[in-house]
Amino acid sequence: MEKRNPVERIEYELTTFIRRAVYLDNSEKKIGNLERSAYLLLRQLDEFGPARVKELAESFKLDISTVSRQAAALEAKELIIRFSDPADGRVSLFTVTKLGKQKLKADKKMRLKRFESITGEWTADEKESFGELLIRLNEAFFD
Amino acid sequence: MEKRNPVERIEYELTTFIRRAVYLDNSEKKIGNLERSAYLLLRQLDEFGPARVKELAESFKLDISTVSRQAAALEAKELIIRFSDPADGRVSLFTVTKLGKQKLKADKKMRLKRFESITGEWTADEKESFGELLIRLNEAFFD
DNA sequence: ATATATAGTTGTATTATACAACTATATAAT
DNA sequence: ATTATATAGTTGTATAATACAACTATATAT
Repeated sequence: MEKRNPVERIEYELTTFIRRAVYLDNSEKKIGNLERSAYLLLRQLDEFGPARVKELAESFKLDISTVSRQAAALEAKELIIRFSDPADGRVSLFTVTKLGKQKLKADKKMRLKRFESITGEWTADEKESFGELLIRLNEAFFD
Repeated sequence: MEKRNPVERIEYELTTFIRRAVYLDNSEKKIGNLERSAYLLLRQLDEFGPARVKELAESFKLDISTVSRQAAALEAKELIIRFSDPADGRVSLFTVTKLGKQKLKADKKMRLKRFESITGEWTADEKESFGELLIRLNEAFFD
């Protein structure tokens, strides 16, 4: 796949990556045991603390109804718990349970292992730089 | 988002990227006018030449029935045409039409423009290196 | 006190997908 | 050669993730 210029290469490789990553997520070969949506939701709550459905929906760019169902599913599995906002009776807040933290940790470990192995041959500089550029990419890609 | 090490950062940023890229693809804000699946299919045929349904399915890691429908849809829009393999009557081969090439070109142009703007501030070295690392990532990520 | 706005849930429709059943053709086995 | 098996593709069906719409409960503004 001879790409004429770096940007073309980046576009090509990123779209390919997305196509395949989505496949992997839906397949048996997916990393870890949590659904991608569950992983992201747990991670978000774990890193940023308790949040309401609306907040989560905004940060994932999903409809509030979709996140409401995702959260209900995680709640049923006792990976998160719901509590109400004393200041606003409409709001449902969620936080990660002990069990949720365990599952998240285990899952993250598997994912990191995968990434460690993928980048095993990379130099420290390459890893560093790739991570930094990804951050910039994410910032620039999404207003 | 202080990530303790580069690999963790890479994992975090890539999962975030996928989540958002999938959203963008499904939204009005998507780049270009073609569905992501249509873009990938046209691009594949354009770059690698005529292919049968099975080949395409394998390369996208999708079920043959899924690709059969995608191809039928593009055929109906006259972006690709079907022809038969003289050596095997079961096979449907597809190739991109003039119209398909036009659409693909236009779409690619828009996508590249987007990527040009995103990476506008990057140095040539950064673009180069990022592209290279993405290639390696893709190779390593998917057996 | 009443009207309007917001947070969340649940119902419904759409879409992308995989798997299963089937048809047509090709290849292998006897 | 005939028959059995394998393969390519299509079409039917089920499932899952999603958005949007209708609704309920609560909050805020008039």
